[in-house]
Amino acid sequence: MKRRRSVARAAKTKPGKNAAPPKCAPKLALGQLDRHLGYFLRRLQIWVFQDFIETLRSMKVRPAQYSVLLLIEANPGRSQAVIGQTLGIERARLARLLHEMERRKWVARRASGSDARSHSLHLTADGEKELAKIKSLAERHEARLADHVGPKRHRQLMDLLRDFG
Amino acid sequence: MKRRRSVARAAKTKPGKNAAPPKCAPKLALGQLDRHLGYFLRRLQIWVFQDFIETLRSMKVRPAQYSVLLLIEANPGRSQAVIGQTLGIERARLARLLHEMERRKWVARRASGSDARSHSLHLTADGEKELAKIKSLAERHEARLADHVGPKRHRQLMDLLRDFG
DNA sequence: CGCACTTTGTTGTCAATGACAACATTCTGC
DNA sequence: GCAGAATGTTGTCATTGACAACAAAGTGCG
Repeated sequence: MKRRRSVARAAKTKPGKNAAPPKCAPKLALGQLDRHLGYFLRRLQIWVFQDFIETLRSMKVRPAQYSVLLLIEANPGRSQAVIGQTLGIERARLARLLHEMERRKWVARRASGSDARSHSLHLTADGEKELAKIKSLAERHEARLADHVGPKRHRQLMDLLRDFG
Repeated sequence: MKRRRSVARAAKTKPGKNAAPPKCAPKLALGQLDRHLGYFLRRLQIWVFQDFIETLRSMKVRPAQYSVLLLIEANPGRSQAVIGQTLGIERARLARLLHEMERRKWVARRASGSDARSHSLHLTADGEKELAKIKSLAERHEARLADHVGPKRHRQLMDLLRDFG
């Protein structure tokens, strides 16, 4: 199916308001897909991330940043290497994440006394203040997640996955 | 911490063999992180995808492609729109995925009788043959996953997530 | 019928992310 | 002291998600 390419790109698509109601989900067979844990894991994980990002949009915080902030809060003074290993974030990526958080004055990198190569990571006073707001929003997200999957299932999943990790 | 930039980039980093054994995991406190289902969900999901990709590396099949192949197999003749909606894959991305699978002669797009806009998706004979191999590898992956999380937990997670979806 | 609007598939583009390489600096083990 | 490892930094590339704009075709309504 070849279609012509046009050069002019000017006409805006303005949404009208006499649209038909959206069609229901067509309910296809999943086939072998429903024997794969990874498939369901990923579906739920996508929902979780999207809700998290939406909930924390006002703070402009993404899941990776949030996890780094929490880990610095719980383990002040540690190095980038240790934080990255714990979260599974690669060195290069963490360096850039911290660069951004330092620019926002949420995180301070101090020289480590014991190792001149590494940085000792701390939250600034600003960072702690912002993190309090962020955690409050994150709790709201978690509540919505519990509501989405059902409180009982939420508890069960949490127990299963936490024990495993 | 400013560091000089150099221009010459020639010296290779050759790994030696008198390295110290890798340090053990430093076991940091997770703080609030361990109250978030999304965190554990994501950790496991990353493991799953990496193992899947590694297991199917020889076939050069990634999770998204695999899910599309399975869905076409289970629902031959459906349109791209329906497949994409079911899997949560955006139209544009699915078009490019299918372009690749068509190039590999695994998938055929036929004209739909009822709607000249849409394509009717089918596996080719080649596609079915390859998919058989792919499914066999995918089962091996799933077995490894069950071993990783524990067979009992694997069953429980599967039940919880499948019922929910 | 004509018209407005939607739907489907396509391509272009951008941002976020993961992965990896190369580097300066510093540490460690011998 | 030295080779090699570790740490943090920057550069680059591939994949992915998201969105916009488009042509072609369907839908509903006057």
